[in-house]
Amino acid sequence: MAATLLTTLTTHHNIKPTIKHPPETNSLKLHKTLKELKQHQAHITKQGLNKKTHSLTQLIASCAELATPESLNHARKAFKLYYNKKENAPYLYLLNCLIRGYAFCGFCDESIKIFVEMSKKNVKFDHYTFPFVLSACAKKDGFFEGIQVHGCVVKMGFENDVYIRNSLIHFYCESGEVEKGRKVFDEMSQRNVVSWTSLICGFARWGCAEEAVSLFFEMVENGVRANEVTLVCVISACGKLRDLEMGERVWRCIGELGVEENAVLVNAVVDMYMKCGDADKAREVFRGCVGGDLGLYNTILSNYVHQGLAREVVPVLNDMLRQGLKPDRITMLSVISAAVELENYLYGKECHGYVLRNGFEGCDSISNSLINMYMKCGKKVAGCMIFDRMVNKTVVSYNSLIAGLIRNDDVELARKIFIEMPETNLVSWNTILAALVQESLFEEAIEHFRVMQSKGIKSDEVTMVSVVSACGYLGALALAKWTYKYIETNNIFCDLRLNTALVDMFARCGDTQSAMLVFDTMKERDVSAWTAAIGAMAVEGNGERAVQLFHEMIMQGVKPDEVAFTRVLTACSHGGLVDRGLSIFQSMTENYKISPQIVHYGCVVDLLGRAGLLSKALDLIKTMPMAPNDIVWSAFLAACRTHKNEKLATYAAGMIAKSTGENTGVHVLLSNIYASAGKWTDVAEVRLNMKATGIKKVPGSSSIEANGVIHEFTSGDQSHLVTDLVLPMLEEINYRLRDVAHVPDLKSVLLDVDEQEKDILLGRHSEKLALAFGLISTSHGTPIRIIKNLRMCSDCHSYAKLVSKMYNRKIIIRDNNRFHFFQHGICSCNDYW
DNA sequence: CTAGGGTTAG
Repeated sequence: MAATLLTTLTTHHNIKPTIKHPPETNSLKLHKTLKELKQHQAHITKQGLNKKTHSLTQLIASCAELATPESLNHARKAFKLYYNKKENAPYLYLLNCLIRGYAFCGFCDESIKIFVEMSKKNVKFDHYTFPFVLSACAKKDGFFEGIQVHGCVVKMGFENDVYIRNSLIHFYCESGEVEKGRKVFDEMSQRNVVSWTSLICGFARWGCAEEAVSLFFEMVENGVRANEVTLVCVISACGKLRDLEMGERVWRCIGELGVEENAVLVNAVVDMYMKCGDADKAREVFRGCVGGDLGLYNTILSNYVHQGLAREVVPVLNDMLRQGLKPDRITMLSVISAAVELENYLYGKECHGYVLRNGFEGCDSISNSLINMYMKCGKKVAGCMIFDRMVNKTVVSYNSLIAGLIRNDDVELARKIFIEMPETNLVSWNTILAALVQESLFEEAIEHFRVMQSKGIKSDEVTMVSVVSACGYLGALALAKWTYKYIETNNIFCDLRLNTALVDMFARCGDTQSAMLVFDTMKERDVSAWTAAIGAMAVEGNGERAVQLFHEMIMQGVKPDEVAFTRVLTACSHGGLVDRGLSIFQSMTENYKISPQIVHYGCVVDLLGRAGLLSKALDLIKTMPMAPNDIVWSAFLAACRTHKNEKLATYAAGMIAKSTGENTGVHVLLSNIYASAGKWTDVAEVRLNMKATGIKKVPGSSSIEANGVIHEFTSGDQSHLVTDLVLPMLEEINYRLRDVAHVPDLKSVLLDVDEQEKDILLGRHSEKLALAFGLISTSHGTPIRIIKNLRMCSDCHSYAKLVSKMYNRKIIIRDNNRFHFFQHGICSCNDYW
């Protein structure tokens, strides 16, 4: 067991590394301890300063180079004590040492502070100062400080210094302003390999790997010789692009260029192979250099974890230990993630033990991943404890905490902490946003997104998946269209998830055309994507096309899952495709070895029922391997109603009353089938269902979007808007409908067990209120779109048909089951829903 | 003096 190996880490066979490590040019020399330096200082100062200025300078410089917090502070104190006059020759030298030292050990704020302080004193910096302070700005997103430094560079006439220019490119690229980095690059009269490499690296880092690669070839064409650093950047860009061919091509340049292989370079190659899915080749390269580099093992491990191959982590870890390599904190990050992935809590705890024994608990990222690990294992208290004990809590710590709390059903606390957090970033906002969607608080989610806008927080594709989902659930087409435009104008990358979310959103808003337009442009499609498209067709009642898509999916080698089957079966049922539905249902077990769940039986009962095959439907219910629930019975009941079989209907109603006794009639028909969207939203779906099923009687509510505002009406609403505006309109409608003899559908009231339908307030059902409001608030040519939370009752259905005719309006009502497009007195569902 | 790998959270 790996866990045991971690604990009994005793054997250290030292095998000679077969590859060289890069020269440590960037690290500072640490030959003396702070104590020794202090003793030396005492010695010098005792002898008086005058003649010993040189050695004192060296001493302070050494302290700064030691680059530990204590040594730096000591150096700074001594510096302030002895070198307060800026005319002193070593003054600037020491200043540079301090700026560099603070940046080196991560106290970038301190570096920047010294720089700012000194520039206020009009210190004349030299050309060494700027690369140091710029690297500090790049390291810790000091974007605004960096811009000021840039201004200073120009003012002081250092603009043409190649080192400074290179540092500026690096700074802009690190800050995400690659275009600004490019501008600095373009305006250089002389460039060297570092200039090119910095820019290539910048492009590769920010998702423009293609540009990075083409820049590399441009560089070669310009006769600039690449070195090993350049190759590392380009090869890792190829990995990001999953471009194996290009990666190998670049790697082959090594010989040509006479570049020596070092661990970092080999690592980049291994990483590239792993990312391109060629684990064998990666291992081959990797095995050729085993023994020396921890980083190589870390690369392999992290790739396995990220590719969902956490099981591979244990053997690799064993191998690593056999080589005498000791897991460091980066190793542990992958191993902890693997424990989470494997859902192996004991292993996770073992990792925690290892972390404690090796003094890694002070490391932020390790603590953060431990919070994550405990939270994902459902150990909320343990996760909170790690957080509480952390000395340096970062944004990531807070984000891990709130995400963990949300995962463990404490959304309230998560939101409270979010408000009180000392610092937030995009991930924090996205976390809360996703939680709001998960909790079905769609309007709050949209509001949250608006706050993000007002604070100038740049959204990414993760943000938009949540926003898009919220729009879909709200069924707000205008908002949906706006959101789609927003994605386009802001150049937000549409990955598989976002595209799928868009298809689903448009489908839910009744704009199947747009849904399919998005779907058609997708380059990559997984089951969820296909399922969303099938669902778009199902919701429209276009069974033919849905089945067609389903088969197309299979032809393309994508295996249908449970959700895909529910969707396509729903489509068959809505489209009246009995035979095809039955054969697809059969293929579930026969070809795909998926045992049908109760929802699938519900679909087939519905399918048979609609076609009037009531006895077949009843047979299926009786032979189902599980006990039929009220949803199955409701489907059957609806069929009985449509086919006017009162006897069986009464029987079904009795079974519903018996089956659960709670959500009767509320959760009509296949709402949970409709609800089961692609996997990416399944959590939200489940919540939505739980809310619907957990409450005894959900009041009917309908919403309508008018002039950018979503208005919600509930059954029997008494709000001012209703009494002042909507009711008079309703009366007018009723008056006009009397001419075409609309009689309330009492028969359906008798048959259906829905409490609401028995309501005396039948005339004030929420969809009627919304419909009346729609007639008032929208102009004549525009369709009225209404979203209803429950299944539409038959009285409202015929009411809507008549209104569409009387007022010559398109009316689109989405209930929790499907869409109804009313026009000229006819509904798209052919009264069959 | 400037550029490079493996690094946690949504």
